[in-house]
Amino acid sequence: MLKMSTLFLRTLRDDPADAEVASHRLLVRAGYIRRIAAGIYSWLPLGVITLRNVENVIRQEMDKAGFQEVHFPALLPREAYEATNRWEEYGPSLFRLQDRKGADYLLGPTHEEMFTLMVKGEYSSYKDLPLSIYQIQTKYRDEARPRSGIIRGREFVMKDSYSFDIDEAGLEISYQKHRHAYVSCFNRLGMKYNIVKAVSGAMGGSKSEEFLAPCSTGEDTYVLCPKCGFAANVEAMVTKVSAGDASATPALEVLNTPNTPTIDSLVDFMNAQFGGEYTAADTLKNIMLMADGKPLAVLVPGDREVDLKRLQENLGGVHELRVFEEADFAQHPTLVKGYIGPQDAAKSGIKVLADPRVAPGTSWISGANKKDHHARYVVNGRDFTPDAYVEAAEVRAGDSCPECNTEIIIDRAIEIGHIFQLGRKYAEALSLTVLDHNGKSQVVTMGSYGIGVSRAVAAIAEQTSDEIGLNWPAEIAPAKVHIVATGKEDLPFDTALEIGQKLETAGISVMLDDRRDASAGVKFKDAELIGNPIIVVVGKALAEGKVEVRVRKSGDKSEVVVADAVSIIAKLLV
RNA sequence: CGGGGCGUAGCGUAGUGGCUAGCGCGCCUGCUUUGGGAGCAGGAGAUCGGGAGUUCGAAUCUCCCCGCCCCGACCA
Repeated sequence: MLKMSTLFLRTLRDDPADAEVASHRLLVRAGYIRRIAAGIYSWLPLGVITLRNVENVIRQEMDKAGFQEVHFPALLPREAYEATNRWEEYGPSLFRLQDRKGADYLLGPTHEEMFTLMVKGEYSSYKDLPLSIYQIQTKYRDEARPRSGIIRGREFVMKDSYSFDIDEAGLEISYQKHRHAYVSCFNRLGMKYNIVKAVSGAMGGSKSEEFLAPCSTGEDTYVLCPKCGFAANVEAMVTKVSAGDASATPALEVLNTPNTPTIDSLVDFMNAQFGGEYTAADTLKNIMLMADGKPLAVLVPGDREVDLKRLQENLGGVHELRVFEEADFAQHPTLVKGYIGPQDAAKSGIKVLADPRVAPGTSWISGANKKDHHARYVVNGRDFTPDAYVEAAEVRAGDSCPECNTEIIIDRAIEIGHIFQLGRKYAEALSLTVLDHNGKSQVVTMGSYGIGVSRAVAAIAEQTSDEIGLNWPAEIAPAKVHIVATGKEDLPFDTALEIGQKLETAGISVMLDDRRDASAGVKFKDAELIGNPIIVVVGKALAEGKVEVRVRKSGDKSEVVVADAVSIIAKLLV
């Protein structure tokens, strides 16, 4: 039983000045965490209990799925990360250090290498597979910008699992098992979440989904179809556009359009000239980019920006992507800034990619590759042909769902889990092979699966807290019942203790506010701030042999006779 | 890394060249109080983020450094 009279806890009456998001503010105020440095927090007793509760839910679900827990050090030697090139690739986000002999070490940002080597060290036959192992470990990433308290820290707790299979079919099964285990975890944790299609990005591999907890303070943006439930990371959003019919479109016409280097100025000019109803959406934006030092033209409708992050993810394998700078234009004198069109791309030898919205058969106003000139009736497939199509334009609310055509909405969320079909990248780099049934050596195929454990604490706080404090689901609250004893007589305190003991005997965890010197108001405020699901007040009603039972979430209150308290509380918690 | 803001006691803050750095919460002592962050009285607690400078005099002005928060870039 947690007794407030001795609990190592000091709640704060004021919001901390350096916290903005609810989870950060309340976890500090309620005495769960304290900041040590940017993105680095210590956990006080209430915080530790809550974190452990989340860990245990995850651990139980992992074990139930047949995954086995192992544990690695956070402090790791450089070699393994050298083999996969991540010592370099991870860049400044990797915490590196040296031992007394000058040997390089790192604080593990994620453990693919170590798990791969662990399996390599023990197993060498296909008969040993499939295998899934996991750990709950402190990870270190020197984030460029830690933020929102515990949501993005530089030190954080993560549950990471890895699956090992002989072939793709096995990987798919392991992946689905993890997916199911994750669903069970997050359901038990009482979280709202969406499973969202993602692009695998830097991790390599093919299939990948994210578990996103919707929340206004989240840093991830995703699209959601309100009708069919389709959900995707904006990077993974697919644009479905049918081909246009250009058979009746007049021949390409070059126009003198003085001083129209921007889309706005061009639209104004066209409308003034032709009295038409031209909009930015009728123009073709030809954006010049540098992809790892090579020029690249990307076509998007004039009313949309290029989403560089989305484009880069969909290009795959491009490390540095940026827009053309003056120096780049100087290198390519045939490109007339503000008046570029795809019509002459073949001559310049620059690769032209088009967003799917620039569909075959569609007609556009585009640059004429000549200062102060544009062209209209520029038809894709007739007047130019893109080398390839790639998702490049920004995604907007109201765009069409690729599954059912309904207008999608855009929402923010915290990423709480991510599951990947990694494939053979790490197994290959570290030579993790097993013999197949023919005695032939096969590279193992892997999956990697993460849950941000400490982040989940924050995400749950974000989703459940209200104006007056935290408000935990029963499974992870520091205690299921918070008993407040009021008054100055011994009776309420003795009764409160008795009820607490009976609850604990019944397997229900209890926090007891047995402080003699604190006023009732202080105790109520603290109980609400701390956020245990049931609050029992032992005080005034005792005159009639009753105690008050409050449900933190709903605010419902009822008075029950002391003898029935335990059974009634037990029912409320089911 | 770019932009913005901030740094005064455990927490929240006032103080823009001049007396002993002020207030609230919290903490300690005593008395009163005890169902919605109690009252009175007394008390402890601050190298004003650090350093250098300007000045008779610096929390306050100047320069350098450090740290923190927010937006963006980045981010398994």
